[in-house]
Amino acid sequence: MAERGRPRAFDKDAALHKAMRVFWTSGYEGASVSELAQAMGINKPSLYAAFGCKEALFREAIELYEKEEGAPVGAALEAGRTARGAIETALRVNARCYTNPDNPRGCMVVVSALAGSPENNPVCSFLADSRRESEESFRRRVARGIAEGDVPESADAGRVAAFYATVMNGLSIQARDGATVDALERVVDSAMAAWDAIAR
Amino acid sequence: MAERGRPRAFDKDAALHKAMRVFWTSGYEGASVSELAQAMGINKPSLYAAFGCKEALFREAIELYEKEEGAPVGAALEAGRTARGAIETALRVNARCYTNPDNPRGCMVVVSALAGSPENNPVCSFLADSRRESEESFRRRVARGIAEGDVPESADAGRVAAFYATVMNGLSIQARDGATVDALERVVDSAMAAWDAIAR
DNA sequence: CCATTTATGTACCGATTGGTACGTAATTCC
DNA sequence: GGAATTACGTACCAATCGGTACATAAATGG
Repeated sequence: MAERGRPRAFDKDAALHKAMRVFWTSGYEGASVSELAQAMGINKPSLYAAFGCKEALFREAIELYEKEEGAPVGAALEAGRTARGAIETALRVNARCYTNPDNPRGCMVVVSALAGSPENNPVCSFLADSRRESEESFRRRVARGIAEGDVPESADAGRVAAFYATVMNGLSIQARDGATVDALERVVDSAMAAWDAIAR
Repeated sequence: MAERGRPRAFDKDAALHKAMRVFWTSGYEGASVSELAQAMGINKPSLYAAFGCKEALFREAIELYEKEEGAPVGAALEAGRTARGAIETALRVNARCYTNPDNPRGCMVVVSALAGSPENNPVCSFLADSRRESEESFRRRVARGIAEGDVPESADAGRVAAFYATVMNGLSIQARDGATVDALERVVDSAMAAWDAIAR
């Protein structure tokens, strides 16, 4: 079962973590392959052998991000006993992630490739897909709330989801602009204070 | 009063408009000087002679953006008879700008350099300053509303501003992700429905 | 021990990056 | 009609971009 050739001399997962942070900090285009390799502690040929190309490395980094930072949000969304509580927790988890002093600021899916040169368009739309999927998961949670009776039947799940997704995305910009956790928490307070006016 | 040497053969303002659109579409790093020059209909030496360097051109482009797309928002903010109405109009003007089919999507100040390579950090923080200034103008408008009596004295102007700035920034992401004008308008509806719960 | 397989570091690839040197064309001042 | 001044297009710069050829090292299978 053991691998055949010479064993890899670096920890691929650890290297991917390093790459994730570089992309998260500098963005897809702002992170050069040389810079990435250096941060990962390997040479470029090792990077290419292990990950294929810059874009593939980025996609793996985003997958890792979604597993480590996104999954807890998804879990909170499922675990919440009401749609309102679930979405509130999701926002608060994100607010803390976006301002965690151990992390680059903001959501990696938002900050790392909002715009880019035409040839990198696939990267931008890949991230856009991911963001739309987040909004869709909000919508599903609200719809479930309607089905379970904790959200009025008359509520428009798509509209509620679009509003909270907008706030969530906005939190990334605020975080990049230096907003503190407390400031983001207050924004979440405000957003949640609107619930009854929106989900009715 | 006439100029001394050979007259410039191109319309500097028209060229700047073209550059603005390229930066708005592709971002600061995603727009190459060659691409910019081509879109502007001039050669690179003319670009450098007229604008100095890439970063200076970008700053002029942002100034132009703020004059043409930002100023109407500022005007709406001043003109509104109440803080609530003023902020609502500001958001709606932005929602239309961000989804205008004649424009690239989203706010240029948000989308064109959220992250970037370390050496372009000045560009990112220049834009962050601009965004913070927008939030500050929201805050001043709410404070004026308190002074004029259309907002309760107990309201926290900074908190109200932070919330609506977050929504406004979030609108840019939604627009980039393909949201329609109507969708953004509904988000603004939701945000404004929260007013009484927030500014109290 | 030897063939096979995979990873490693060095040294390189063509293309593109932001930016310029330079000779020439077009204008104003005197 | 010069001299001075400014803009023009061509052709170029070093540096970096994403990516790779290649010789060598380290492992497994027989």
